Amino acid sequence: MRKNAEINATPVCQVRMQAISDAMSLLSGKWKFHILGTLIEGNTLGFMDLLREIDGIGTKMLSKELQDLEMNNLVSRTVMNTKPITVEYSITEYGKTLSSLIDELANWGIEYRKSVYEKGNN
Amino acid sequence: MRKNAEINATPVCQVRMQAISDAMSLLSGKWKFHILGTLIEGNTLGFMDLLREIDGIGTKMLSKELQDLEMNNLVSRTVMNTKPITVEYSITEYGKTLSSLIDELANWGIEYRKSVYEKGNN
DNA sequence: CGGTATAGTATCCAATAGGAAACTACTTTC
DNA sequence: GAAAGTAGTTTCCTATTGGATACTATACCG
Repeated sequence: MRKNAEINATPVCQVRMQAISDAMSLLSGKWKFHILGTLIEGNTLGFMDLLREIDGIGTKMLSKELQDLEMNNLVSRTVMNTKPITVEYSITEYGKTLSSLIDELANWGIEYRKSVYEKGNN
Repeated sequence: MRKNAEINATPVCQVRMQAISDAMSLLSGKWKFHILGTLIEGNTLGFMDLLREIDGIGTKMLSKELQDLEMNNLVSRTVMNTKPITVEYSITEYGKTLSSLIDELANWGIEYRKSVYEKGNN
């Protein structure tokens, strides 16, 4: 009979839990994966491009999320010396390390939807 | 010069975007990955076990998140015919399909933390 | 019969997330 | 000179999230 014995008290689990919290704090929110996925697909895009690509997002959220992602070195922002001024957003090398995770998330979501649909038919 | 041409307008991207939204709606929140991770590790645990394992969670959130996960068929809840009454929570077969995703998220988080630490030393 | 364990609910509150709309500021095009 | 495109910021508002605390209800243990 376990009272305060803990699975998660093992050092390896503590590290994993911490890591999940870390990752979630960078990637949580309604739009981060959409932005990252779009930038991985599109290479470099301007602010207005992203606004058009990501269905439903508004300027405030896009601006805020891009700042977050830039701060965490997942996205880079470059002001171009053009007239009218343009800004190029692109995924960083580090941001690219997320692409398999995003793929897996997307594929899991696709399978999940299929499974729900199949269940619905039974 | 692209005006409303869209990367994400392609059917394959639409499906991916939808899938990411689907997955996020099931998995978002502060505790879901922790609960799932703990149940994958621990196989079957009672409510109080989970409360002890998951550092910082309270009864309200644990209860609510378990209900969500159960509704989405990721966790199963079995009331045992014991005195005092006990409840066994475990990961479902379907829930187990998330384990590689959770692993990848945790590993990414570990690497991210390392990279921040290294940057800090430069 | 009081303490402790099981498994939660209910209530109240604070913080955060997110959306709509208006606005800034600059430039090019018609 | 007005419209439209660049890239945002600001303000106001609502909804969701999450936490603390107290409470219910049952049952065993001593």
